[in-house]
Amino acid sequence: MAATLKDIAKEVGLSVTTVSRALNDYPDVSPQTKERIRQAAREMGYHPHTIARKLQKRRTDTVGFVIPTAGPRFSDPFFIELITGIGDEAARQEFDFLVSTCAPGDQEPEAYRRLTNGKRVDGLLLVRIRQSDERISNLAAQGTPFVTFGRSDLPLDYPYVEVNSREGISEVTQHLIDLGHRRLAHIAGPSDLMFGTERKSGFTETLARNGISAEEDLIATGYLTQRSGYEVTQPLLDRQLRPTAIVASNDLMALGAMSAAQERGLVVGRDISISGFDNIPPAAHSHPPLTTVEQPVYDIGVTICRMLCQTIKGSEPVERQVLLEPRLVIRRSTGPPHSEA
Amino acid sequence: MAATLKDIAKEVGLSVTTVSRALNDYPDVSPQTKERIRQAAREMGYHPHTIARKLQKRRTDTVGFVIPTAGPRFSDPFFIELITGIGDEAARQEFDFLVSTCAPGDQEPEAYRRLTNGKRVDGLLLVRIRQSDERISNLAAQGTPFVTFGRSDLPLDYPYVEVNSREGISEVTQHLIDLGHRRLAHIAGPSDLMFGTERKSGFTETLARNGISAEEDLIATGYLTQRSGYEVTQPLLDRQLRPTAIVASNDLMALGAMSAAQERGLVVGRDISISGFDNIPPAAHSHPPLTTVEQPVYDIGVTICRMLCQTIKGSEPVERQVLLEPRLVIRRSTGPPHSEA
DNA sequence: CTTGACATCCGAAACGTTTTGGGGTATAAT
DNA sequence: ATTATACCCCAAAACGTTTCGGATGTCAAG
Repeated sequence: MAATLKDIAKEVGLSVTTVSRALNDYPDVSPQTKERIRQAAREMGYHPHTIARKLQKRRTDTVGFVIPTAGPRFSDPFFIELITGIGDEAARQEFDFLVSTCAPGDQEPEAYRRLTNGKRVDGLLLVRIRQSDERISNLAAQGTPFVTFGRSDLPLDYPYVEVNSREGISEVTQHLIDLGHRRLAHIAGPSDLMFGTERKSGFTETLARNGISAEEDLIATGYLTQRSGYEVTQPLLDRQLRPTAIVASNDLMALGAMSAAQERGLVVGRDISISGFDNIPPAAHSHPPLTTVEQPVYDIGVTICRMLCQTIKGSEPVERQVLLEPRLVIRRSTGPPHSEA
Repeated sequence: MAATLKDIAKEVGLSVTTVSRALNDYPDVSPQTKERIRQAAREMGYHPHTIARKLQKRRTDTVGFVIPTAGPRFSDPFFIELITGIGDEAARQEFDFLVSTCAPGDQEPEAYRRLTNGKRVDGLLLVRIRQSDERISNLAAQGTPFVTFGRSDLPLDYPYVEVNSREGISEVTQHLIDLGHRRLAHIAGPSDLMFGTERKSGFTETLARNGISAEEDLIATGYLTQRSGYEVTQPLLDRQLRPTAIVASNDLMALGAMSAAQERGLVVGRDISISGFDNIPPAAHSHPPLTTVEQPVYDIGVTICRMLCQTIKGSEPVERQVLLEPRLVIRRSTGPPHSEA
C-alpha cells in the first residue's frame, strides 16, 4: 500500500495541509518541520499520486500524439526519430506523453476525440498536415491547445514548426539541373498532404525557372512508403525516354525508386540520379548513399513538444511560428547524366 | 466548460448517483429515466472525466512503455512496428498508452520509476531483455504487472512472449551451410542482451553440429544499428581469408554489412552472402533483398499488450508464456559461395 | 392489514491531492 | 499593556467520479 499524505500526516502528527505544503516547499512551513516531514516521506517511500494531483489541478500535464500508422507493417523511421524528440522534451518538461495509433481516414476524428474528450491530454501534436485540415479546425474550435509540424492553408493563427519544403526541393532540383539533367521526374507525396503539393510545386517551379517544361507524365504520386516508391517508379522507367533523374518527395520513396532502378541493372548515380527528402538514417547507408534534403527531425520533435508545453503552461512567452531552412545533403546517388548505350 | 455528472443531475432533477448509474447501465434505474438521462447527457455533450474516474477506480487503465532510444538519431523500424501493434491493441482494450524515451543505462531505472511511482500506469511492457535484468526483478519486487518480449534468465514466473531466436539463427545458418559455405562470420548483438547471446550460441552450435569450427575472430559484436553493422564488418572483410557468409543478429546490422561489402565492390549474394534477423520492411527492399528470419513484430506488440491488459484487469485467464517460431525468409542476399578470382 | 419482495432512487463517503481563508502564538514595536 | 507583525499551522472545500448501504413506494401474497 503506497503511502499518502494522510499517512505521513498521521505519522508526524501534523495536518495533511501542512504536509502537502511542506513537500511543495511553501514558505509558510518552518524549516524544521519541513525537514521532519521530508524525512518521514522518504522513509515511508512516499510518491505523490499523479492522478489525484491531475484531478485537483485540472491539468493533466500530458501531451498527446496520434501516429498516422498506415497499416500493421508501418515502419517509417521518420516517426521514431520524431517520437524520440517529443519524448525526450516531454520528460524534461515533466509532461507525460500519450500516444495513440490510427490510420488517416474515417477513424481518425474518433481517435482524436478520445484523447481530448475525456481530458486525457492537455494538448496535441499534429503532423502530416492536410489542406484545410479538419483536425486543426476542430481543435481550434474546441479550444484544445495544439502545435503542428507543417502549416495548413487555414486562415487560423496557431503555433507551428515549418520546414521550407518548397525551398528544399528547389535546391535539390537545381542541383540536378546544374549537373546537366534536363529530363527530371518527380515522385510526389499524396496530394491531400500540404507538403506533398508544396514539394511538387517546388519541383515544377524550379524546372520552369530553368526553362524546362514539366511533362505531366513524369510526375508520379506515391504513398510515402518504400514499396510505393518502388511501384510508381516502374512506369517511369518503362518510358521510351527514361528520365535521367528522379526527385522523390521523401527518402523512403527514393529508396524504393532505387530498388526499382537497380533491379533493371541501372547504376544509381551514374545511369540515373535519385534524390530524397528527410535524410533518415538509412539514407546514409543505402548503396549508393542517397542525396537528400535534411530535416532536423529530432529537433522538430523537441521543438513542437516544447512549444506545446509552453502553450499549456501559459506562463512563458511562446514561440509561435518557427521556420526552419532545410539543408541539401549531396551523396552519391546523384551525378551527371550518362550518355546512354 | 465541460458538463459533469452534477450538471446533468441538476438538469434532469435527479441525483448524481442515479445519473452515474444510468450512464453505466446499472439495472436499478428505470428504462425511462435512463433514456431521459442519456438524452440530456448527449445534449449537454457530456464525456466522463477519465482522470476522476481513474482516481476513484484506483486503476489508470494505462500501459507504459519505455522506448530504448539510443541517441537522437535513433530510428529502428522494429520499434515503430512494435508500437503500432501495442497502440492498436491498447485502443481495442480501451487502455491508454504512455510512452517514455530513455537510453539504456544509468537513467533507465529512473525512467521506469517515474512511470510506476506516481501510479501513472498500471503495468509496463519490456523489450530488449538483458541477463538477470534488473527491470524485471524490480518490477516483480514492487508488484507492478509487466509483460516482456523475450525471456530473461531470472528464475521468476512472469508472462512473456518469446521468439525462438536460437532456432531462427540455426535455420539461417544451416541454410548457408547447405549452400556450401564453410567460413561463416557472425555479427552478434551486445552480449548483455539475452537475444544477443542466444543468437550467438545458435550460430556456434549450428557450426559445431556441422563439424565446422567457429573461429573466434569471425565473431564480431555490434550495437544493433546500421552504422554499427557497417563498422564491425570492415575487419571481417579485411581478413586474408574473408568469410564467404555473414550471419547478422538483426536486419539493421545486416544492411550495414551489405553497405560495407558493396563499398568494396563485392556483389552480395554472389561474392558474399549476408543474412539478417527480424524481417523489417526495408529488408525486402534492399538491393539485393535480404535473406532473414521473420519475427511477427506487429503481432508481438499486439500480444504483449493484450497479455498485459488481461493481467491488469485480472479477469480473463491470462496466457502466460507464448512461444513463437520464427520463419526463414530466403531472398537474394544469400547464395552459394563463389570461387574467388 | 401485514409482510415481503421488488423496483427505483439517493446521501454520503471515498479516491489523494491542492487551495482558500483563516487561527493561534510568539516576538517586536508603540 | 496594547497593538502590530511575522510565523507556523490547520479545517474544510474542491476536483468528478463510483460505490455502499439504505430509503421510499408499490404491489402481490398471506
